[in-house]
Amino acid sequence: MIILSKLADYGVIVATHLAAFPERQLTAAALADEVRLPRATVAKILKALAHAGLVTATRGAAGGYRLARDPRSISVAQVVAAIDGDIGLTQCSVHVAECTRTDYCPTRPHWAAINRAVEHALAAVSLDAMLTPAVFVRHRPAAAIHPAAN
Amino acid sequence: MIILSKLADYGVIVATHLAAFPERQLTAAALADEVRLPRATVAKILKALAHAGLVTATRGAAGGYRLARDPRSISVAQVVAAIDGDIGLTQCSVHVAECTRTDYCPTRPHWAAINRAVEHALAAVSLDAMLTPAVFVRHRPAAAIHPAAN
DNA sequence: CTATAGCGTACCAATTCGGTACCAATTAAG
DNA sequence: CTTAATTGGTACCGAATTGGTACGCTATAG
Repeated sequence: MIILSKLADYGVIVATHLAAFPERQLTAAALADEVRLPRATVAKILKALAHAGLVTATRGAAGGYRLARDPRSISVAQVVAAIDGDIGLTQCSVHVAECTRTDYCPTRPHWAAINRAVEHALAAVSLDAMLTPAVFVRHRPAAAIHPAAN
Repeated sequence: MIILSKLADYGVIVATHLAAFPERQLTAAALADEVRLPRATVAKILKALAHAGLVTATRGAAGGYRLARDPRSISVAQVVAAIDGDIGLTQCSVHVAECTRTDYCPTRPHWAAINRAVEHALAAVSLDAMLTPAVFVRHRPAAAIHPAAN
């Protein structure tokens, strides 16, 4: 199951790539080429990121995009939120009023708690951290049938 | 932004309702009426839950569904996984091979870590915990502009 | 003044998803 | 033994969301 939208996923890739060279100013097309993503899509993503204030855009000839802040101060949660809007696991956690069983549904407050946990997980990782390859997180398959292969 | 699919959300509602009276055996139609959800949809959800071994189904006349285990031993993560499949935030975290930039993408291992954090957040909450209304979680908006209101 | 490049909007296409219907399998009741 | 009730499975449809594109506008450098 995919929880994040493709666009948000791409957004993290783009932002991380930008974070790799914070000084460089790249055009949307050049950036798209470097990350091997469609140009128009990358342009859309960059606009969203600029709108959220995560990247700064310079218009006109010799324009381009650049990270607005230090990569250490931008979290994955911010990038995702910039593209997909508020993070929420269920309908009712975003639009409270639209659930007809609001009054007798005892699960809602718990969803809020889970939401915060997820958001915290995304907020805890900065773009800078996404770049460090040293932290090699062991990939653990859901069901390891043959532990001998390890 | 909604991260969970509606079906998974409904699944938690259905499972939680079942957990409220673990002894009772309910038909899919009766359960659907009680939670005010379409019957066919609830039937589909129950089938998925039964497939995952979370509920036991009794076929034939006077049949119905019932929770297979103690509500304390069933987590929200299990319910979600039963309906939506594996939990994963990005494409590459589910199907590793399909990403063409697998080799030079430094962010993948970090996604795995985030995935685990999210899964942990969902696994930490049992159906039993979803029922307890006492735990009133304070709703904290994403950006608190006026801290004075606190 | 012209070329370049971001800005905004609108639009199109397609994948996915929620929902429904149907038929087979199974079991209890009469 | 027959009938009714109920789950199991599959297939299908409609719709909503989303990924992607195109076009016209604005702004800046040379």
